[in-house]
Amino acid sequence: MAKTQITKPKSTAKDRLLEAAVDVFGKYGFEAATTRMIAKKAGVNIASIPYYFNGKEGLYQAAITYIVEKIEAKFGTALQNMAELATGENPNREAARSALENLLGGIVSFMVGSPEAPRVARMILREQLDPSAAYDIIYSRVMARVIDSIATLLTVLMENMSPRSARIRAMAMMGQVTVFRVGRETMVRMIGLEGYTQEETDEIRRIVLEHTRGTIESLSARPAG
Amino acid sequence: MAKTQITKPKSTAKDRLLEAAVDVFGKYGFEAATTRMIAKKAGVNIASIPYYFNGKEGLYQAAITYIVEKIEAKFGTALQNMAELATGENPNREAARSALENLLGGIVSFMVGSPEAPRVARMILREQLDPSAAYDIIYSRVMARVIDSIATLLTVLMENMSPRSARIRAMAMMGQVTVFRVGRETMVRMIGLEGYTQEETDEIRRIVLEHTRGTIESLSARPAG
DNA sequence: GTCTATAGTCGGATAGAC
DNA sequence: GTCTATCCGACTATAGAC
Repeated sequence: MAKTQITKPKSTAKDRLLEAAVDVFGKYGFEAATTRMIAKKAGVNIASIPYYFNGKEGLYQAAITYIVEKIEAKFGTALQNMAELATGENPNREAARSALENLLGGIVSFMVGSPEAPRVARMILREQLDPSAAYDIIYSRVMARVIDSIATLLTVLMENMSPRSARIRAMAMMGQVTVFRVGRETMVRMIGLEGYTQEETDEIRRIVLEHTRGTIESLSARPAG
Repeated sequence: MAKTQITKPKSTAKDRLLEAAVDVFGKYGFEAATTRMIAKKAGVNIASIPYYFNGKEGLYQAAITYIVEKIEAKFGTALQNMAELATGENPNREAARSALENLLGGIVSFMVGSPEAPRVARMILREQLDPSAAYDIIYSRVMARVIDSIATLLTVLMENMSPRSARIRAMAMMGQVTVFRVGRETMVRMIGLEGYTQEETDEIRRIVLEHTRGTIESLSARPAG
C-alpha cells in the first residue's frame, strides 16, 4: 500500500459502524436494536460506539445524517431543478407535469426497488411515526423539500390552488408511494409478491403514475380547491 | 354486591390492563413500552401481567385482538355489505362508487379524526412496518378484508381490471389515507395543523375523495390495466 | 485506536404472603 | 386475585490495559 494512494478502499471502523447502524436500526428500530448487534455486524468492538459516537443515541443520529446525505446525493439536483422550474417567468405546465412524474417515479424506484431502501426508507418511515431528535434533519433536508416540490408543481398545474391544499395533496400523493414500503408485508400476502422484483416495481410505478395523472387531469377540470 | 348482578360496570384489572396496553404500546411500540408503564397506567400491579396474559408478549397479542374486534365492530357490516354488493347479479356502478367513497371516507375519519386512532391506528401501522406474531390477526381480519373490498369495488367500476392490478390500486388508495397518520408530525410542521381538528379532518377527507374520484374517472376512460 | 473486563441500570418474570 | 420482594438476564457505558 503506497502512501500515494488517494482513497483507501479499506473501510474504517467508524464507517463500518455507520453502515451497520443503518442496517440494524432500519431493521429493528432504535429501541429493539442493540449496540451488540451493530458492533458485531460492523466487526468492531462495542466500546467503539461510545468512543466514536458518544453512545447509542449519537450513533443513531449520525446514521440519520448519513442516509439524509445519501438521499440528497440522489435527489438533490432533481429537487433543485423543480424549485427553479416553478419560479420561472412562464411556468410550463407540460414541464411541470413531467417533472412531477419523474420525481414520483424516482421515489417509487427508490422506495420499492432500491436494494438499500429496506434499510434507508424504513429509518425515515420510523421517524415519521415516532419522531426523535433526529427528525429535524430528515424533515428539513428531505421531507419538507419533497412535499414542497410536489406542492409547487401542483400549483403550477392548477392555478388557483392554495399552498395549503397543494401540500395536503402532495402528502396524499406521497402516501400512494410510501404505502408500498410501509405495507410491504401486506402486499406480499395479498398479491403474492416476492421481492419486490424489477417487474413488480415497474408495475407499481406505472400504477402510481397512472393514478397521479388521473388526479391531475380531474383537478384541472374542476374549480380550484 | 349481590351475586345476581349481571354486568359489573366496575372495570376489572384485566380490562384496565388491555386499555392501558393499547395506549402504551400504541404510543411507544412493543420494545420501548415497558410493563411498568402499562401496569402503572392501569393502576394494577406489574405481577398481574404475567398472571393474566402470560407476560408482555401475551398482553400485546391480547391488545391486538382487542383493537381488531373494535375495528370489526365499526367497519364489519360495511365490509360485509360491500362484499355482497359486488357478488350481486347486476353490479351497480353507482352503488359501487358511493360504497367506495363511504368506506374511504370512513377510514379517513377513523384514522385522522377519531380520538382513539392515535393509539389504535398506530398499533396497526407498526405491525405493517414490523410484523410480529400478532400480524396474522390484523391481516386476516382487517387488512385483507379492506384491501379486497376496495379492490372488488374497483373491478366493478372498471370491468377488465385484473384482480392483481385492483389490489395494487387498492393499496395505493389506502396509502393516501394512512399517510396522514404515519406522517402526522410532517403534516403538523408543513401545514401548521394542530390536532387534527374536525375542520382539518374534513378537508383531508374531501381531498382524498376528490383524488379517488379523479383516479376512477380516468381509469374508466382508459383501456384496462 | 482498539481491546477486555466489568460496573451500573433497567426491565420482565417469579415466589410466596395475604 | 392481588400484593411485595426479589431474582435474573440483557443492555449501555466506563475504566484501563495494550
